[in-house]
Amino acid sequence: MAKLQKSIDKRNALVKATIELVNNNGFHATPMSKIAKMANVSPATIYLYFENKQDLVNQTYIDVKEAYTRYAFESYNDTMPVEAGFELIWNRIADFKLNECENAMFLAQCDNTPIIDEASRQEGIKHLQPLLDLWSRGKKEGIVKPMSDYLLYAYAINPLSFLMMSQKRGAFTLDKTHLEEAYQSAWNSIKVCK
Amino acid sequence: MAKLQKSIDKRNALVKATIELVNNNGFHATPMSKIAKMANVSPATIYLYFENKQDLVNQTYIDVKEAYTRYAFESYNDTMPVEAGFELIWNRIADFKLNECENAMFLAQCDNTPIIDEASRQEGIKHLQPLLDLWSRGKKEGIVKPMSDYLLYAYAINPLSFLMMSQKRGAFTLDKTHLEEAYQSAWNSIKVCK
DNA sequence: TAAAAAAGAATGAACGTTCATTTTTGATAT
DNA sequence: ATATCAAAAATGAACGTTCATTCTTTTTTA
Repeated sequence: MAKLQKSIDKRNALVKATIELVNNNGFHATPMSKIAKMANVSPATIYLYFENKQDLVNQTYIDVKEAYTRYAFESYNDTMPVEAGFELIWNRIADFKLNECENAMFLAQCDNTPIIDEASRQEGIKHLQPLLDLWSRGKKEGIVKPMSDYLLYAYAINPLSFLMMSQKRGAFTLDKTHLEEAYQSAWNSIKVCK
Repeated sequence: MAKLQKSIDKRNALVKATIELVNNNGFHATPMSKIAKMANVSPATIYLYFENKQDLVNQTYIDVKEAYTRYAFESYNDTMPVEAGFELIWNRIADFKLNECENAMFLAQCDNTPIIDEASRQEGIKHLQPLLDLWSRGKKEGIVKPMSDYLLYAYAINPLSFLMMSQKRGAFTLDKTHLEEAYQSAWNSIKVCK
């Protein structure tokens, strides 16, 4: 009898190539043939691992979204005080956007275009729950403004995406000072002012 | 002799169709033939108004970016006090993102993908100068934090893009209360805390 | 009436996907 | 250990379609 498993390395190489090519050329200028070439694989092989191009990009999105949230919550646990917990998560997310900016750019592109299926989008959003729980706790304790989670995310987290894109375009460079200022702005925008 | 001008209406119809189709289907699934059909024009006619597809999307981007800044600064003038001026501009931008969300969505997509030429991107950024001047004045007066303009934009303005996209996806609805909270968060994140 | 504007059909290239074939794999028999 | 073998994995070429763009002809304009 023959073996049963396809190479996980090959799958990951395809996902990685997709990220790199879509980042640099956009989805519309990323043919399967180029993805195959970059992953050192025949175009036909892609269809052993993915149903079609849409499935490939959906799965890539979910992969990256999972990597993002895994990174964000790595050393967090829900017994930490609210402010310390937020600072920890915020810094992890900032690190991710700056150090793994290939991944972060891909998410920014997917989150602002219709290239991802709605179902995959929903799937990707799930893993953010610990942050929403933290905010819920912060609201109960009167530390975090009693606002919609969308508003909290928009002001506390999303600006990092804009800064990452600006930096990637070479417009400016985020140094340590900028990052401290950014954290203060993030916290100021969601904390209850006394 | 014959007339000298091509129909500006036809050009605008093409730009409008481009925005609508790219918003709904993405650039990769927006063929010239569909754009032509939506604008009630032959595909060949597009090439009387635009060099090629790239030129069409570049010009569309610049058109929309100009509409955005024209709207933002309509009733602003640089003799206004800093805080009042900021509040005015912020509210205009919020209005634009909510009422002209076809335009705003298109910008969000362009600003996070490589579908626009770098030259057109630079062109589009120019018209934001009045806001940067206002901030510069605010910094001199000790009202606005002495931060990079990128950080100020990231926290004061960009969150509105995220909120607009979330609303467009049907995830939640921005009402008047949300908007007031959003303004407070924006102002808190860039004002000097006393 | 002559030139500009517009049109529809045509063109050639590029794309996603499939097909027919070859290569690799690892359990089994020797 | 080694040879065998059938199924899985991988491939390059091929297919049918779609696309951006151009060509030729018709219509509109002043």
